[in-house]
Amino acid sequence: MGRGPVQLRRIDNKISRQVTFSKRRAGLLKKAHEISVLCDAEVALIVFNAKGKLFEYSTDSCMERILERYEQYSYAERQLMASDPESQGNWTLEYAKLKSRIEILQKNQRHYVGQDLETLSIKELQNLEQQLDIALKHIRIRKSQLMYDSISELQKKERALQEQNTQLMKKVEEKEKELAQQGHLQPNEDQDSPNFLLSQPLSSLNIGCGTYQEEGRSQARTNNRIPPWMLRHVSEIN
Amino acid sequence: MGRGPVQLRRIDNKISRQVTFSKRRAGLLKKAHEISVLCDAEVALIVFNAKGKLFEYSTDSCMERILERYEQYSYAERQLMASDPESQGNWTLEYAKLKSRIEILQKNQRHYVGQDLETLSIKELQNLEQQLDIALKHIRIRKSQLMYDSISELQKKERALQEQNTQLMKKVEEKEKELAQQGHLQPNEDQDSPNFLLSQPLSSLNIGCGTYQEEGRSQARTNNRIPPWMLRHVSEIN
DNA sequence: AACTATTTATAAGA
DNA sequence: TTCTTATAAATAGTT
Repeated sequence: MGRGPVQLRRIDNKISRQVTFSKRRAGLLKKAHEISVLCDAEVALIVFNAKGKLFEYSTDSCMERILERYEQYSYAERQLMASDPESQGNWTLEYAKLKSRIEILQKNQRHYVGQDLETLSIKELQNLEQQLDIALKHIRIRKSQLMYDSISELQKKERALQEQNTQLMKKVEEKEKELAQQGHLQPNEDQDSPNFLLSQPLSSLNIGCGTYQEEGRSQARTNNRIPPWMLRHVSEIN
Repeated sequence: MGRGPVQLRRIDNKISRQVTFSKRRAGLLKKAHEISVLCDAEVALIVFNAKGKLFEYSTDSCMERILERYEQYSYAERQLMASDPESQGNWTLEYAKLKSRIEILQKNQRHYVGQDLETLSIKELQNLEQQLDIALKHIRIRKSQLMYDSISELQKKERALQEQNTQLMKKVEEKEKELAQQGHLQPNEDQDSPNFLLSQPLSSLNIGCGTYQEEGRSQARTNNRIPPWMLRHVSEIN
């Protein structure tokens, strides 16, 4: 690209080298960005010039995330090295690596929770949105599970109540039968004599006969209210 | 470079995108290598394609070292730490660094919760708002509404059953009373005579006395199964 | 930094 | 994927 073919060797002339660096750096970054956009790729590019100055590009400007992804990709390798604290001299290096890794993880975690927004660009925030979506998915699933449990319990209660009803019905019929056999001289009305007002305890899900007679007068009522998590939902709906 | 100018947007056609990726990836890596050699630069290039496959280039093939250098560059604290993490005197320095880091972390956390947003641009904030907003609203609200309805119905059923129970209890007590008044010569057992096996119809939510005697023998059972929407949820969980 | 003459890269097609 | 080719882009050397 230019007045002559490229010789793949270090440019001797310092000025030329520097100029070429600037030009090529721009081109490289541009190409990195292009492939990122055109091909839906995630790119992290780090360049230090000869003087040690840093230039970087990363898709959507979230370098840390990409580096973390990279680390995960080469995790097995890394793990072997980390688990092999051979020499003492490596300790500090190892420590530094671990620490940097932890830092990256923490940073990513923070992003997952939705923090660290000050330094984020629009695109970065877009990425964060995606991540938050995933996070929310999990939360949602958890919520669904809780709702499922709650409903299951309600259904259990329903079944218990139904069974109690059945038992009580049986009793009523028995009594009627007995009455019919004993004295048909006094016709008895099926309608209520308002002596008692019983409520059935349900919280313990006690089923069957024999229990309600002892507990029949207890005022313990089943909680018919909307459960607390429901309230949150209801408010969310509005 | 090619038969037409490059439009800087994601290539729609999947095949084209993939082909372009391969070509440009090669070009990008080549250029990264070239600038590295020509200009005495240190380059680290990480590329994930859309499928998540990793491609990388790094000067002298020591990616880790470059990444570490990058991290050092990014965080002054770490640079200090890495310089001499062995001596005892470093502890205080270490402490200071950690503390400043914690500060940063806390700042970031505040962002996660939605605080400290003043450094964000309008567009960034707009994006964030959209994300959090849209992500949750549609599906969650719909789901919550369905769940709410279902639970309300269950609770309605529960109340109905409870009321029925109460009524039946009343009846039982009445009958007992009547029996006690009429003939205390013949002691009657409370235990069931297994003549009847009644199930209480509930689907119509009929409450109160006077109805169950006519419908008592119906086998119509309340649907105790998990509602359909629930199943969807359960499958989602896995 | 701008300007070209050229080399390179690469999009499209096979 | 690879090769070919027409063209767009990049850039070395120059101003």
